[in-house]
Amino acid sequence: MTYQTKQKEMLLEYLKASEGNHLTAADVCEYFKSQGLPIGQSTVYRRLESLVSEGIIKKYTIDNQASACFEYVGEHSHHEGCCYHLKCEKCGKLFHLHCEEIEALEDHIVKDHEFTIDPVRTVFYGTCKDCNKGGHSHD
Amino acid sequence: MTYQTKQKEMLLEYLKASEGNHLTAADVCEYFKSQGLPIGQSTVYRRLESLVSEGIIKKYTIDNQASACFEYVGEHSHHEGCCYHLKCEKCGKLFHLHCEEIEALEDHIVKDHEFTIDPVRTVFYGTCKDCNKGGHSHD
DNA sequence: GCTATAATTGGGAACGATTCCCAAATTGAG
DNA sequence: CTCAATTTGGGAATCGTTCCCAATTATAGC
Repeated sequence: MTYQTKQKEMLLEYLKASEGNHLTAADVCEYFKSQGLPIGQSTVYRRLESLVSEGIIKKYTIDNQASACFEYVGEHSHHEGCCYHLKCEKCGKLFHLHCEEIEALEDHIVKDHEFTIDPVRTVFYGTCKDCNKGGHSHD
Repeated sequence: MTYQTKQKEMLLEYLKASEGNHLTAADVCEYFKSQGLPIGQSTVYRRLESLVSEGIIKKYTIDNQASACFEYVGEHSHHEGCCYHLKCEKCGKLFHLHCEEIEALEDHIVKDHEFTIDPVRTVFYGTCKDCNKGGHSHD
């Protein structure tokens, strides 16, 4: 059996309100601390993980050994085919990618390489428009 | 000025001999320890990073918060367009991917999304043929 | 409303990969 | 051979995350 707690409720509410953002576990902890309603980090990690397995949020492991990001997708999970991410290695910005071409590649890989891609986990690293222009790194 | 040391030499030799493998920093440390020729881990990390920036090895950040992998590509760097990786989330196997379709996608993303992909850093996560068949996880 | 018990919480220790610090060792130019 | 510059390596530190476990809380049944 599963019990309803303040923490679960607050966390879900916050995530929902942050729809469209990428939050790390640390972001979440800080937020509640700043509100004077701290939630233990164990709990934050635990809840985040279970929301992921319930499909209510998505977990993106954007950078190696940097913190994972969580993104609210909703309890309804309307458009399942959530998008890929492009991560600029120079400025660190994150872009969303959904287009026919990537779907075509997915199909090709399934058919010809017999490998099913998981868009949620897959991130393309590279250099974005702005950083390509300037050529300078703004880490 | 840069000094030539035993450690640099041994490391490069080992990496060269391991061409085709994916080695972690820990693998490298263990190897030298097992040979009775331990190299401090600071040195291993340091050398690995500089070989990466010299382009002699490639660094793959396969799993989030798991160790990075290094792969020898040679001092000549013959075929620059080294391939992408497919990583099976179930069995953990790593596959290489190079085909026209992925290059087509690269082109599309450069042209239409104005983002230059870095193949070395980009890993597709998903499920491989065998794991798709069985349906069971072998973590 | 009270109790018992099962689930949840949270603090801190543990962990694994990596980075940092710095004194000791090594390199190579002169 | 000497000496300055570079490199090494051990251990502490860091960062994200997981684990452990005692204290707290939620809910079903009374």
